This record gives sequence, C-alpha cells and structure tokens, in this order.
Amino acid sequence: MPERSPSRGRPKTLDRDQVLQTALMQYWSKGPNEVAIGEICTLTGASKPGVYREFGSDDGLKLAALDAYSHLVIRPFFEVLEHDRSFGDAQTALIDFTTQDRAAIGIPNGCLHVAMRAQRDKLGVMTREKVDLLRQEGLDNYAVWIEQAKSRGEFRMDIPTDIVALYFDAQNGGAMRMQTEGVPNDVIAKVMRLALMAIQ
Amino acid sequence: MPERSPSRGRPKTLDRDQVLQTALMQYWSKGPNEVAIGEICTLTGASKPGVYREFGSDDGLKLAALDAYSHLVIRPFFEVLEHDRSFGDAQTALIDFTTQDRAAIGIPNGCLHVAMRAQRDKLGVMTREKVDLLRQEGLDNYAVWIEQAKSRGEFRMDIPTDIVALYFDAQNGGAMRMQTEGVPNDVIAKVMRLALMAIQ
DNA sequence: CAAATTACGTACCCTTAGTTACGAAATTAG
DNA sequence: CTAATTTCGTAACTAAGGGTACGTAATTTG
Repeated sequence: MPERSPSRGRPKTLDRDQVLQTALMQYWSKGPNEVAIGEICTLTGASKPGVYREFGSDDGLKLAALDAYSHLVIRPFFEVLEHDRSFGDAQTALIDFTTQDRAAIGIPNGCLHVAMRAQRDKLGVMTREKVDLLRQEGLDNYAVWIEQAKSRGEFRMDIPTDIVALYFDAQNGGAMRMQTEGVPNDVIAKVMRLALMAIQ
Repeated sequence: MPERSPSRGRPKTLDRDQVLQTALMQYWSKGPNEVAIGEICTLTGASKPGVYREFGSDDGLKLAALDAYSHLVIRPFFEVLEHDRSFGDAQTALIDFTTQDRAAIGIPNGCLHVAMRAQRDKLGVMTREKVDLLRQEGLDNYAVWIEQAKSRGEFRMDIPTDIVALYFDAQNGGAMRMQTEGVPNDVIAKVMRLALMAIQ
C-alpha cells in the first residue's frame, strides 16, 4: 500500500499530502461542491494532470479528503465515547468536543461528513459509498455506547437503542448545521445540553 | 401586482403556474441544485426564453418556487402551533404533520427549505435572502408559541425561549434529513417523540 | 551516451447549464 | 391592410469545470 517510489524515472515533485490537506480544508470550509479541482491546483501550485495522476478523479480526491477527515475528526469524536467514564460525563465531553472554539485551533466550522450527507446526490460513487459507510459506522458506535450505558444501569432501558442512536446522530447533525449557519458555540452548547437533558 | 395582460400583442401561451409547480416538485424531490432549467422546460414543454421572460433568472425561478413552498408547507406547518390547544397536543400534531405518509398524498420527502439551507452558498442572492428570512420567521414562530406555553404554565420557565426555539428547529431539521435519507416515518416519529419527551 | 522509465505541465477537449440575440408569429388599434 | 405591440422559440453564446493528449524533462540502467 505505501506504493514505494520506483528506482528510476523522473522524481516526483507533487506533494500529495499538501494537496490532500488543502483539498480537505477547502471542502470542509466551503462545502464539497463549492471547490473546483483547478482551485486546489492554484492554491497548492500543483498542475491538474498531477492531481489527476495522484487521485484519479474528482471523486477520488473527495474520497481521499473524506477519509483523511474521518481519521482527523470522526475517529477522535467517537473515541470520546469509549473512554471509561459515565454516560453523563461522556455526553459532556461530546458537547465540549463539538463546541470547542475552532477558530483558535485553526479548523473550520461545521462537519465535512454532515455537509456531504446533505449533498449526497452530487458526489461520485466512491465518495458516496464512503459517506454511507461512515454514517452507518457512526450509528453503530452510538449503539455500542448506549448498550453499554444500559447494561451499566446508566440509561433507561425503555427506549430502543437504534432510536437513541438516531437521536444522537440528529443532535450532532443539528449542532453542525447551526455552527455552519453561524450560531455561536456557547448557544449551540446550550441547545445540546437541552437535548441531552431530555434523555436522562 | 396581478400584472394584467395587455390588450394587444401576441397572446401568452406559457403556463406560469405549471412551470412553477413543476419546478417546485423537482427542486423538492431532487434538491434545488440537481435540477437544470432546461429540464423543467422539457418537462413542461416551455421554452427556455419563455421561462426566463417569466422568472428572470435561475435565481428568480428558485425564489418563486421557495415562495410557493412556504405557502404550501411552511405556513400550514406553523399554523399547527397556533390552534388553541395545549403545548403537548401541539407537539403531537407537529410530529403527525412531519411524519405523515407523503407518498400517499403525492408530495416528496424532506423539506425544500431545509435542503436550501444546506446548499445556501450555491443559491442566488434573492433565494438566499428568502431562505434566511424563512429561517428567522420560523424561529420567531417557535418563540411565540413557546412564550405562550410558558405563560400558560405548560412549559418550564428555566430555559431561555430562543434556545428552545433553536432546539425545535434542530429537531425538525433532523427529521427532514432522516426522511431524505430514507429513514421510515414511524422511526422518525419515535425519534421525535424522544426529542420532545426530554423537554417536558 | 543511449535507452528505458517515470513524472511534469501546457494547452487543449468536451459537457453542462445559465443566458440571450433575433427573426417570426399572433394579436389589436387605426 | 398597416403599424404597433407583445410573445414565441430556435439556435446560438458563454463560463465553469472535469478530464486528458502529448511533447518535454529528469532520472537510472547498461
């Protein structure tokens, strides 16, 4: 998989990682369908054929960006749930994670995955499949967490786990949409606390 | 405003209402940026210049469609809240309205306004302004309803009204997104009941 | 150095989709 | 009937953007 470089031929100058990072940030901050490949080329100094050689297609670049995003954001997000803490503490941690001051860390508002879900039909097949996969994995992650809380007696048993999982997914989506629309993080945090308060 | 027809000149044959209805249904079911004007022309038999004479631009057509949508769906939606009933009954009515069987009535799943909010940056200025206006009006409508419930003693006073309004807006957005993603209406209803349960 | 190999990037191609120029058609006023 | 008026719709134009043909450059091997 590392695709090691061949021993001869002209050495590669295209900086794959720089292109990928730039694409990710652009898609994330502007939306996956607001950024043309040519724009990414301009920003990175890469040539279009170079980008195409590296990523294959627009779909391939978006897939790579979404994949990077899943490692950078989605995985850490769900890891918040896995630490051995109470259901309530984990919820608080979730809110903190979601509503942290992004400008201070230098990352865009909103969620690339949520944005892609809203634009699903505009995406290529590879990216679309990844979007669907991440959605399902997210629901599964919530489900495991909720089941655990149930088994520990930290959460009521009378609501089906899959319903609660969809509920959490919806709250997260709502928070991300608010953030994209410019609602301040402290307000979003209040709304989220309200959403979680209800469940106890 | 009725723009009465002039006494002479070639009589108009373009069916404004048919074009508008078609555009609305197409935008609603496929998404506002998945439908080209040429497609609407094909579906209605209208010519492109005819449509441009009537609506001015792509932005104008989308604005007209969103306006029609607001009368057809958004207004009735908020009228559900205005009937003189208890806070709890109104919430139930909201859920029923949102999760009714749309295929039976012949209307698409999801919400055009929610979809446009997610694609805000891709819209023309007029449509975008209307989207923002409808969002604000929606929040205001929720706020009035919540204040009323508070004054009647039907809802707790310890949560700021604007936070609750954002909460309801988020729940509705989440429901519409689930519907778009294919979650069955009865499941959506369960999630919504969970969301409202929490607030009591 | 010549051949083979690999990557580079300019300058295109092609499709989609918003938009319009313009001449023809239909109708009424005089 | 002629002029004025209004709308019609074919056949473009144009810009954006995904994608690539192809000649060139940079390396290693022998």
